[in-house]
Amino acid sequence: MQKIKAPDLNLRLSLFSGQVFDWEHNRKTDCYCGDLLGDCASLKYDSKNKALLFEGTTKEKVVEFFGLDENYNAILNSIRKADPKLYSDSKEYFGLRILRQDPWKAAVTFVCSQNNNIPRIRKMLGALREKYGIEFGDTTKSFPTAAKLAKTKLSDLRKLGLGYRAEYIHSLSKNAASGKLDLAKLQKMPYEDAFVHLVDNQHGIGPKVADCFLLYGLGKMEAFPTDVWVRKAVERRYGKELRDFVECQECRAKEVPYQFISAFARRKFGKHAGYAQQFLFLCERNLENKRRKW
DNA sequence: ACCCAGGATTTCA
DNA sequence: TGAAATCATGGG
Repeated sequence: MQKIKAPDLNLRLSLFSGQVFDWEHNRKTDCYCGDLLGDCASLKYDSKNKALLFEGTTKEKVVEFFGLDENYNAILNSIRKADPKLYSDSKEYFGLRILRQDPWKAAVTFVCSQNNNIPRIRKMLGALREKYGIEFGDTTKSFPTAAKLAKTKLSDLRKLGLGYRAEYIHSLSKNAASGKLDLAKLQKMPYEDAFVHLVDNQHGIGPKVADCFLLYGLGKMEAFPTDVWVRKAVERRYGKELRDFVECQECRAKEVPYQFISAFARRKFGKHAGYAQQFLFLCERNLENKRRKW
């Protein structure tokens, strides 16, 4: 196996924190196997030397996927300035990385994630892979391309247990194939513009899914995906601050609308809102249930 | 049988 | 506009 220095990486957390849903952990060897930017990779963390061992992929892709070229401590320090309490609460999650995933796969992944639970998200993505992917490991297959899914009939997609998300994935792949969904162009767009385009033009992509896609798939680190857990965390930790912010916007809704929460978070955490979100998410879920089987 | 799920869309007041 | 119903399916 090849080796790369990674002193501030927690492999298990990064792979099992609700960002990707197609990695396996081998308890006997403590190896993690999964799709790393299109490669069938095997990873293992050497905690004695604080190094990441890898095979089946390249050093460049490993660095890209885990964002190892980022200054991790600078991110944490930035969060500490914005909220010292969150910083100290997040210490047990040191080494968590926001993954830079394949854009197309991330889009499909988070469309699948809506109103869904993690075991079934894994199952659905596995079914897509198994049925329409290409062999690339001993037993696993690659994630199907947009072109492949665009050629697939909706009625066939429906057989995979995707539920009502089947038609979302169908239209998404058609759009990706035709250019109505231009991933490369989105990547170059500012966060706000890309967000609006996704929510307005892509059926099945609402604010939360758009932010997940922008954060995990397009590397827009200021995205702040707000699900029920993050919403709870924000209201519990920043209740008054948030209400003041919302009042300024002359908002009359009973529940703080999505855009206000994420705008609030971006004002507070700036370009590291995405990281803040991931820590908030883990802290809040940990409060509810110490044991999650991810 | 029941409730819920890292929501989004449609419908209704 | 803003709230409520609806969506398809399996995990717990």
